[in-house]
Amino acid sequence: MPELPEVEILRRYFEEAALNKTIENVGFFDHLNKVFKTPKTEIEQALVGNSFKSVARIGKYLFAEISTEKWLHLHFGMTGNLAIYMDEASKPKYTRFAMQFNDGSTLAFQDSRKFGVVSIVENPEAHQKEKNIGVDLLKVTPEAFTKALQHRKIAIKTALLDQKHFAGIGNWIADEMLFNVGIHPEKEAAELSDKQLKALHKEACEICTIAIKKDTHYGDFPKDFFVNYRKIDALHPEHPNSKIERLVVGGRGTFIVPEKQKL
DNA sequence: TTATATGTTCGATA
DNA sequence: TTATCGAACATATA
Repeated sequence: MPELPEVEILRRYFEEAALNKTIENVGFFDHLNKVFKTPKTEIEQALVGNSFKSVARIGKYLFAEISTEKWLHLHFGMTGNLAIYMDEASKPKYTRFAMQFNDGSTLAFQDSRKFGVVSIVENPEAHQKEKNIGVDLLKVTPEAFTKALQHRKIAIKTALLDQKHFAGIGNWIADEMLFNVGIHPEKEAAELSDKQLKALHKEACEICTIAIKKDTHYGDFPKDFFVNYRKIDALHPEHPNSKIERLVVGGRGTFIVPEKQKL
């Protein structure tokens, strides 16, 4: 679920669910403690009795400002999600972390695969610097985007998924962009023209903006959106004679329309 | 049983 | 030292 648009929707959900409510208690539900990158006692201490003042996002990373100045950091890995529940019996499946508020509601962080992260950080910028995370995709200039890619001797798709120069592109968005611009995902980034790189930047921003506007409900996306055709042998309406193929690029499942995306 | 999954990190290698 | 590659992480579903 969680690329830039999905995390932006989760950011808004977090705001609605949690802002300015007192945190009465917190719960931890991962026996191996994989998702808690800060000791549980420290997370509990940072939250209980306090409230959230704001919620920020950089790329796929979410940060909620605690009234005491520190921030709760959430990353959603491959399967992370948020959900509110009102009573213990309806606790969402795969809840790993939960915060109960003074109005009786509880916000759950779900994550079946446990690739996600729950931690306490000083502030978003410090975490961004420490983890070498680039600027948010929607804020990077076309020039900086181009500069980050034009000397990379790796597959363009792999370069797009690298979060260190600009953050937010994930697997489906990368496929979506490359399809729209008509570039093969294994094309070496450095071989692309300035024009192509600028086009990729524009596509990335447009895809994210539309996906956010549609609340990331794929079914509501424009009918030419590639994400809804990412299946072997499917046919995109604009290419009725070119069956969609699956490759593995940089270890990630990758879908292309061979007729439009050639090496 | 095998393959796949919307992400990141770390060790090996060049 | 820097860039790149590929395996690993933990779990669910088809």
